[in-house]
Amino acid sequence: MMLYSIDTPPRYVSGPLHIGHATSYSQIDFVARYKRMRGFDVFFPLCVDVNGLPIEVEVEKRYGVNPKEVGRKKFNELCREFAEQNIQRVRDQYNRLSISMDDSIYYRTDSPEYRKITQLTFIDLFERDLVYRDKRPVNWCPRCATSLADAEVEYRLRKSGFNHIIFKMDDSEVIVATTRPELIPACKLLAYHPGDDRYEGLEGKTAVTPIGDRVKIVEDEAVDPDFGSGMVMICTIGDKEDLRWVHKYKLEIDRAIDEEGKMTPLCGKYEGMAVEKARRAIVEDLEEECLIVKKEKIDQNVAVCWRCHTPIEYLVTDQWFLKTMAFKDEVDGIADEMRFYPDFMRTRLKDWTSSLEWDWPISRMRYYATPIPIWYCEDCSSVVVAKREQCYVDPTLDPPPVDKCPRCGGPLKGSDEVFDTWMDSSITPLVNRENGSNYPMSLRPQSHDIIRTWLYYTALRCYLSTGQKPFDSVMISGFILAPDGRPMHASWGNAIDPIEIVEKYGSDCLRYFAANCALGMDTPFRWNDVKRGAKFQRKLRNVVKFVTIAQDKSQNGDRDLRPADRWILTALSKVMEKATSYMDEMDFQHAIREVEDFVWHIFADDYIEMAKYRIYRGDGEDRRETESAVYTLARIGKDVVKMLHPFLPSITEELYYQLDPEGSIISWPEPELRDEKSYDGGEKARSLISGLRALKSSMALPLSSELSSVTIYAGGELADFYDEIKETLHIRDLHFTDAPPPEGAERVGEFSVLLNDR
RNA sequence: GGGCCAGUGGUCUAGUGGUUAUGACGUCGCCUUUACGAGGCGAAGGUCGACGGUUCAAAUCCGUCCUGGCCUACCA
Repeated sequence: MMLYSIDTPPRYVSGPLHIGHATSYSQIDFVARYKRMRGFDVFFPLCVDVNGLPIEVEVEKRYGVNPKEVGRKKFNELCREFAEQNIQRVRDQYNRLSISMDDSIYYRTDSPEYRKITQLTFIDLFERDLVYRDKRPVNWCPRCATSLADAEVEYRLRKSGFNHIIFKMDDSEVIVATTRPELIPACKLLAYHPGDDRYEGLEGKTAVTPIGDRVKIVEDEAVDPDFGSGMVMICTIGDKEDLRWVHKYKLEIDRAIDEEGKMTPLCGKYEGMAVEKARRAIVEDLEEECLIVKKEKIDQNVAVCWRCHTPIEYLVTDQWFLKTMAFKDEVDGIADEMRFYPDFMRTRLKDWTSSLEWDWPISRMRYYATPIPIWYCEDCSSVVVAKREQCYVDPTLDPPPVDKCPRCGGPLKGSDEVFDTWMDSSITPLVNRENGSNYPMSLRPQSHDIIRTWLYYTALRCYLSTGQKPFDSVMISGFILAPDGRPMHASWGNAIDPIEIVEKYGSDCLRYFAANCALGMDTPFRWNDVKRGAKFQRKLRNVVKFVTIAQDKSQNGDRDLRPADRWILTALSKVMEKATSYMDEMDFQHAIREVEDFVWHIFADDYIEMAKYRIYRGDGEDRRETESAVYTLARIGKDVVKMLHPFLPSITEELYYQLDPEGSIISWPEPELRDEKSYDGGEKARSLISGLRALKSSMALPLSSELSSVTIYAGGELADFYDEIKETLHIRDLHFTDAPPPEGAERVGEFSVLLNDR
């Protein structure tokens, strides 16, 4: 059997599922169920992610513990316990949403089996020289006391104080505007734009910072003469632009701020102060000395930690890096090899890849994550990597592969660093391969916010491991916003719990909403769609009830299809073809709409009405015609229920059983017949009949009332549907004629009709 | 600043060159049809964001702009 593999997003279990998760997992489930019906063996693992900062931060908050105080081991136990509670809850929620993940394929990212694979891939990269350890500037969160990758940095708009400060020169002074006066102790240079005539001739001269350091003045194109005073102080290191200057002017890096966000001894009397406090203190001092000529507030996008929103610093530290810059073209090529649903999401990945400027720092100074399988020599700092057969290994607990440093014989100490959790998350296709998946996997479903992380890192890591793309297709779901169009927040009171919907309307109605959300788009939650789902289910239930009533009238099954039957069966074939191709394109919205419209407005409104006379008439009439109607009703009932099954699994299973207790819903239906002639006739008959029903309605006649005589000016065109027209509209005498319609004939669709008894 | 997506009746929505622009919700009117009154039938309601262009023909293609969302970058 062909395998269709889905790289289930391992749910991060820091809390319960919200409606956005419920929606996107429903959409994944549509694919899984559809592919099973198409005969694929579907690989759809149940999995959860637990590694990393969010759970650590939650545990710190909830238990009021500090990992440094309680120790690594105890802290990790607390994290594991906390995760455990949430895993159970999330599994229950999956069940209540009818998500058909296979719990015989289960993984969690903190298991030794999973982490072992992370470590093995690292050892491989280490041996191939694709990772390296270096002292260089990285994003640093002072609160979490760890390095961060660019992908873990967010920006927040903030009002910042902008201080115009006097720097004295031998016989004059210059004004420097800065938002970060606390970095003055690390000031290395002043710079102005070459064309700025206010500062002409200052190049090469020296100014004195307010704390007494002498710094050189240079000209630099990158300075914006219109911003601030046009004179910039270059510190080591305030932001990314500083980094470029550090590189350009080969500046020696001073550290004004340490790993915990406190000022270093370099800062003299400010040593030990937190950054913000030091900033206020130095501004006060400078004001006292009358060195501040102007203070203003400006809007500033401040880089913050994605998890705790603390402003990040750029610190020079020893970190492990993965050589990502060398593989930008390869990842770009992989983006082109994968199909994207919707296609424009490919651009997001390519834009991100091409915008990268640094290698990926993969080491973190945290706890609840995969340990880096490395020991360092305490004497010469040599690196000893774990042997493959040792993994999973925790160097803070387990012995190194060799007793002492192979180079100098010094003692070895296990690294207490862990990996960026994306090192774990980015190998899900490799882990799935271990669990029976094919590779490349068929589908990666995920949301658009983690294209720069999960998708990018997976493409990169899997390429480095296999030389191939990780997926054939990528399906990107959007976010679900509150009904008011804003993101849902408990504190705004606009959050909707998916379980609330399930309890009120059932999981199928929530899934009906999910089916109507376009991929890649953010959709406000719509109660209307849920209610519409409930109405549609009611309709479906009643349609099936009618079909089963008809089935009860069946005797020998001996049949002779009328043109009306051939018309609706042909219409069904067309619907099937469309629905199938929509499903293949992951276009759930159109697929369900196609089937829904057919069920409601063609099958129920028209065919069932046309077939009723054959179902309800007495035994003396043509049995074979009645059997044909029963057959057709049952065939269409079963097939539409099947086509709706990926979306509405609960009700369709129940209804299918009523229609076909011996059969099974598990196969996707195939077209039975195509008869274009009957189809065209049927379409004409149905528009005529519904037009005449509307006409009766507009004359305030009950639909069951009898019309004594009706003439239709259509010649033989509708002859095949004579009985349907006569019986459905309760016409005693029906005539077709080629004659031109007289004055007073009603126009019904493309035909003229004369109601003779009016 | 760059990129992507979107802008259609009161609200939401379908619709990538061709008759009177789709449907849902809401509103109003009518109807006990042996599946369904939590239904059926019908009505009102739209300068398809703005302007310009291409075309016999534009909601649809092109250009410019406006508005909103997301991504990305970022001025010390």
